[in-house]
Amino acid sequence: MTKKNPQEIFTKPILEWWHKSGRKDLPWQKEKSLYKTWVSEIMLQQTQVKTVIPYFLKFLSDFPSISGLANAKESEVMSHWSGLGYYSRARNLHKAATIIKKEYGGKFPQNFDQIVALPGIGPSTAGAILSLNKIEPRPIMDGNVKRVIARHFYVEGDLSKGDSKNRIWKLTESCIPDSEFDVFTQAIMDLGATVCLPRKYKCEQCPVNQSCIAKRKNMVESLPQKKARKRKKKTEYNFMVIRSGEDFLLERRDSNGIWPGLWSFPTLEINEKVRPWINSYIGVSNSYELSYMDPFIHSLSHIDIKINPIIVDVNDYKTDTISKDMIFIKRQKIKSLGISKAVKKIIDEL
DNA sequence: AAGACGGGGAT
DNA sequence: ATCCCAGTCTT
Repeated sequence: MTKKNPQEIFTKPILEWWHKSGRKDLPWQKEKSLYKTWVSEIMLQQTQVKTVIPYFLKFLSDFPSISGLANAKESEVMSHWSGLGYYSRARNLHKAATIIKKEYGGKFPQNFDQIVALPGIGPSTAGAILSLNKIEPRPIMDGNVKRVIARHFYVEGDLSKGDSKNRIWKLTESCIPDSEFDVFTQAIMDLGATVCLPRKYKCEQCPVNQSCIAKRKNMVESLPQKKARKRKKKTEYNFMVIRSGEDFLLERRDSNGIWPGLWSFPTLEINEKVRPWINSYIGVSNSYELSYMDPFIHSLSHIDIKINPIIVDVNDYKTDTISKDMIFIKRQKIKSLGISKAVKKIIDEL
């Protein structure tokens, strides 16, 4: 049996399908630019389109250009990421903008090696930026593409490593057309996002269902191979909500670990005694009143955090302990900081 | 190669 | 509950 050219059996039907049924009105597709593609690709890492859209619109409205982003303060960029998650993306985005300003005169580089060297940009995102802007045919290797290729060409194994990883990249490269490679890059993602879905796949709508090996073998459901899930860890924190009227005390978190560099309530390990901590923190001579919010579970992909918010109402807080990484701030101004969903939830409920 | 890194949508 | 999302970086 001779192998048919993937361009004929796979690429062509998908291109035709896209012109009829592909997505063409996403915010970052209008007046496309390297900058818009870059920002959107970063936001879309592990994040759904629907979630990204409002963040993208606000971000582009406030940082309309690379130089504008480079000139902004990091804290201002972080506040635009509040609630979106994976906050190193924001820090890297800002850092990369300053690099582009300094090294490339504010113009986004068009060379793959230069792009992939920027912080926060890996091989998939670099390829997407070049391909979608019709600069160079490069594969994007996101969850959609992995699923479509793995099913159609029947690629088994964990696609993130070893032989399977190599195969999926080579196969995808062999499918990219010479001319409409920008359309193809968008099209194969759209196919994965709207037809070749993880579970409720719609093979009857698929332009390449005749040649799909997984479908012929009745193995669509089992591809791509899902990685074994680790058992989620659990942990528990006390969030110390130090309040004086409408003012809240916030601390900047460490640059490592969860919510790196974001503003948050002082956080105690569960084994740390609360009252001694308060006494040493606000001064043993100051009076305060304790109250408690209902604990809640903040669930992340790799850990479940039980959070106990402990409200400490103080009359007057001595602001001489305020430092660069600690602020006493009005409720209404908190949204101008980079904060996590957990902090936002607590503030909103008080 | 494995783990860390957020939060939410869909089922 | 569980899977998975336009992945990258660190260890």
